[in-house]
Amino acid sequence: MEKEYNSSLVEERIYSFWESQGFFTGNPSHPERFSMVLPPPNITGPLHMGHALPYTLPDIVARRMRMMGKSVMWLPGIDHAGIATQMVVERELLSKGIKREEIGRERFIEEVLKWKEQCRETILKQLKRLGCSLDWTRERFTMDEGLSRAVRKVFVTLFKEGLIYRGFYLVNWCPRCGTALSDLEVIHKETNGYLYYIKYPIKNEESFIVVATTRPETMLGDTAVAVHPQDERYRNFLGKFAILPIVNREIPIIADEVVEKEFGTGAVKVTPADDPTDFKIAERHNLPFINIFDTKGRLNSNAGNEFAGLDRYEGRERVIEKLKGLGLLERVENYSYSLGHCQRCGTTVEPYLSWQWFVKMKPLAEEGIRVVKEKRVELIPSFWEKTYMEWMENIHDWCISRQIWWGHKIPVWYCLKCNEVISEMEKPEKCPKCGSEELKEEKDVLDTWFSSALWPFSTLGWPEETEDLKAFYPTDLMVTGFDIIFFWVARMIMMGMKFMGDIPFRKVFINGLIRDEHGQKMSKSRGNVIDFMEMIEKYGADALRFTLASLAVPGMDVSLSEKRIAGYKAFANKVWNASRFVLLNYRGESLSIKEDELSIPDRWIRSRLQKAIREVNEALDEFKFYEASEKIYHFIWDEFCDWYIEFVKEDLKRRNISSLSNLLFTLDKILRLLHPFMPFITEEIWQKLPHVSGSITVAPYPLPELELIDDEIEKKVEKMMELVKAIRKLRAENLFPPSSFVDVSVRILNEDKAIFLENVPYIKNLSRVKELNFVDELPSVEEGLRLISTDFEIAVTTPPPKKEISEKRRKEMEKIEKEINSIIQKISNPGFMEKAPEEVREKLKNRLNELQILKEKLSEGK
RNA sequence: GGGCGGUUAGCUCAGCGGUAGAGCACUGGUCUUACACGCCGGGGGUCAGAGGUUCAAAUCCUCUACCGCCCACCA
Repeated sequence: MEKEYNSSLVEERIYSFWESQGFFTGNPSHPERFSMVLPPPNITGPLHMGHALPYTLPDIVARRMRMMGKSVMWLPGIDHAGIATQMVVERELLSKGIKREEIGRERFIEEVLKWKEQCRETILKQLKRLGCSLDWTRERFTMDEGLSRAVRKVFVTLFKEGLIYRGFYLVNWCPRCGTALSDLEVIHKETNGYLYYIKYPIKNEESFIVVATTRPETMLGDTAVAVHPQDERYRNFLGKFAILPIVNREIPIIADEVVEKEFGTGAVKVTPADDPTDFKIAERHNLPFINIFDTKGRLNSNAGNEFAGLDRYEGRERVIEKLKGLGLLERVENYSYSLGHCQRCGTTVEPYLSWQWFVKMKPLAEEGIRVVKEKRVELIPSFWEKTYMEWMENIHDWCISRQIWWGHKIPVWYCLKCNEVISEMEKPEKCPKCGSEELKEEKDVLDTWFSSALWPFSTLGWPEETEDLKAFYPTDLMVTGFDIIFFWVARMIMMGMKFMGDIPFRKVFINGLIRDEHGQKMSKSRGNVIDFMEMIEKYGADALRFTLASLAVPGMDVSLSEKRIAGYKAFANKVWNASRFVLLNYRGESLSIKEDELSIPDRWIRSRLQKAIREVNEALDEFKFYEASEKIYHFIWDEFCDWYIEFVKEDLKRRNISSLSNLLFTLDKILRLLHPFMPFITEEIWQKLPHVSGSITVAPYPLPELELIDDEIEKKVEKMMELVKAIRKLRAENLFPPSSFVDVSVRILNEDKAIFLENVPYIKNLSRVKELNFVDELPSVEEGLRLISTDFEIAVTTPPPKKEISEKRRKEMEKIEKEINSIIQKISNPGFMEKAPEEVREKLKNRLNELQILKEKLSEGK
C-alpha cells in the first residue's frame, strides 16, 4: 500500500468493477425491495454542486439498504427541460450565427437531440464519478417513446374527464421566449419605478377623473375606469363616461369591490387584456377586452397606428410624451412594486390574452392534501408540510401549454370543418363528429413539469402493468430541493394518486441550498462557485461525499468550503493509513478470537464499536446524515486510531492473535460502516483484507451486537486514558520533547488500583514513560511537575529540559471553585432536592465530592 | 399583507430541559517506525435582547430586533 491514498488512481476503476458485476441492478422478484427514482437533471448543461447534495444523500441510503440485503433499484434518467433547454440550444446556435426561425422546427429539434446526447454523456459520467449506485439498465429520458406514451395517456384521460380544458385567458407571457408560463415560472422581484397620475376627461363635462398607474402605455387598451362602490368622492361619477386620452374612446366609470380607496386616487384604469385584476373586473362588468400587445411584447395595431410595432417600453415613453403634450399627466411619483420575470430568461413577463390549455387542479389537490395529512407521504423536515398545505389549498389551475418547439406535443387535433377538438393517443383518421379528414394538429407543447409529474411511474413502464411497476411503485424515498416542492413534489403526489391510485413515494427528504463558505448563494457573478468535478479531482469523491453528508442537516442550507473537503480528504488518508498499519502487521496468520486472550483495550474498542454502530444506524434511520458522519468520523479518528491502534501496538509486540484478529475484524466493520459515505476507498481497502471476497457493496451493513457492550471495561479504560492524558499534559507543559521518555510516580487515590496496575504497558507506551512507579507517598518535585486528579496524583520525576513556571494552576482553581459554587447554589435550592430526579441529584453530589477533593489536593500542593 | 427558517467560540455550523460542542482558524511542542493530509498540549462563548414557565432554560412560552426565504390581484 502506498503511503498516501490517491483517489484518482482508484475511483474510476472501482466504479467500473461495480458496474460490471451488476450490483446496482434491481431485481423485481426479490422479496425485499427498496426503490427510488433520481430527480432527473435537466439537459441544460453539466451537473453542478447543487446536484451533488441531493444525489449523494440518496446514494448513502441506497448503499446502506443494499448492504442490509435489499434489492435496491435506483432509477436514473434525464429531463428534457423544455424552455430551459430550448433557450440553451438557441443560444448555442446563435453563437454560430444560426437563428432558430431560419432552420425551422424539425431541424431545430435535431439540433436539440444532438445536444441532449452530448449532455447526457457528461451527466452520466459525473454521476458515476460521484459514486451514485444507479441502476443503469433502467435509464430513462422524459421524451423516450414509453414516457411520451404515458404523457399522452395522462393528457387524453384528463381531457376526457374534463380535468384538462382549453380557454382564452390572460396568462403570464414571456415576450423573449414567446410562450405562456405557469404562475410558478414567474419570479416576482421588487422593482423601483414610477406611479403615473393621468387625467381622464369626463364626457360632456369640464372635469377629470385621475387614475394612477405604473404602466401608462396600457391605457391604450383601457375599457373602463373603476372606483370603489362606497367611495363618496366618486359617487356622482358612476354611470358617466370618461374619454380615454390619445385614443378618444368612451369608457364607462364603474364600481367594483376590488378597488382600494386608499391607493392612488382611488380610481383605477381598467385594462382587461393586460392585468389579472382588470380581467376579472371586466368579466363581472362585461367589458370588452382589447389586446394591445403581440407575442414579442410589442404594441399591435389595436394600440393605434401611431404606436403599432413599438416595444412596450418605447410605447410607454411615447404615451407619456403625448399625455404631457395634452396636459393630462398630472404628476409622477417614485414607486416600488413587485414585477414578474421569466424564471428562465429574466425578461419581464407580460400578461397576455391567448388560447391556452389548463389542468383543473382542485379535484387533484384533494388527494394530494389527504395523503400528506395522513402522513402516508412524509415530508422531512415536517415544517415543509405547512407550506405544502397552504399552496395545495389555494391551488390555481395550471397552464400547461407552451408555445415552444422542444417538448411533448399536446395530443390534440382540431377538425377544420366542424371545429371539434379531439384528444387521442395517436392521430385520428377523421373527425369522430363529422367524419372530416381535415384535421389540424395542435402546435403547442406541454410544460416540462407535466412529464416530470409522472416520473415515478412513467419510468417503470406505466401505462403497461409491468413487473417493474408492480415491484417498485410506490418508491421509498425522494430526495430533492425545497425549490421544487410545488413544481414537482406536489404534482407527482397528485398525479400518482390520480393514475396509480397510490402515493409516488413514502418519504421526501427536502435538502437545503448549497452555499459558499460564508453562507452566500453560489453564483457565477459572485465568483464563488465551487466546481464539483474539480473538487472530486482534487480531493476525491469520497471526501466530497463525506463533506456533504457532514453538513446535511435536514431542511438547512449547506455552507460548503474547500477547506472542509480538504479536511475529509485527510480523513480518507487517515483511514487509509490506519488500514495500512493493520495490514502491515498481518502476516498471514489464520484469524480467530479466544475470548480470554482479548486484552482490555480489545474489549474496550469492541464495546465502543457497538455503540458507534448503533448510533450511526439510528442517525441514518432518521436521515441525520450529519450526525451519522460525525459519529463515524470521531469513532475512527479519535477512538480507533488515536487510542486503540496505540494500545494494540503493545499486544502486537507479543503477537497476540486474538488481538490481531480483533484489530482486523474491527477494521472490517469500520469499513463497512463507512462504505455508504465513502464507497471508493472502503472498497479499495476492503478488497485487501484477508478472509473477504466479493465486494463491500453487498457485504452486510453492521448492526449493533448489544451483548458486546461492556460499560465496566469502558469505565476502566477511561481511567487509564485519564492517567495517560495527565502525564502527557505534564510532559507538554514542561516541554519534554515527544521523543523523550520520562519517569513518573503515581499515587492511586481510589480502590480501583488494579486497573492501573493491570495496564502498565499500555499506559507507559501511550505516555512515553520509562519507569512508572506506584507509590504511597509522592516524591517531592517542583510544583509544575505534579498533577492531581480525582483518581490519582502523579509526579514526573525526570528533571525537565526547560524551566517553565506554570501560572495555570490558579486559573484551574478558579474554575473548580466556580463550578463548586454553581452546584452548591443548585443543591441549596429547596425545590431541587424535592423535585429533581434521583439520578440528577446523585450525579451532582458525586461531582461536588470530586471537585472538593480536587480543590483540597490542589491547595495542599501549593 | 400572510407564512416559514435563522441569530451559539474569529468563521461555518451541531446541540433543543439537567455542569457549553465539532470542523476550520489561532497558539506551544514535535518527523515518537500507519499517517506532517500526521502526533501531543493550550487559549477562546453572559448561547441576539427583554419578559415568563420550571427545582433547573442555549434548549419550552410570549414579545422585540436584525438576517434569509416562500406565498399574495393595492393598479
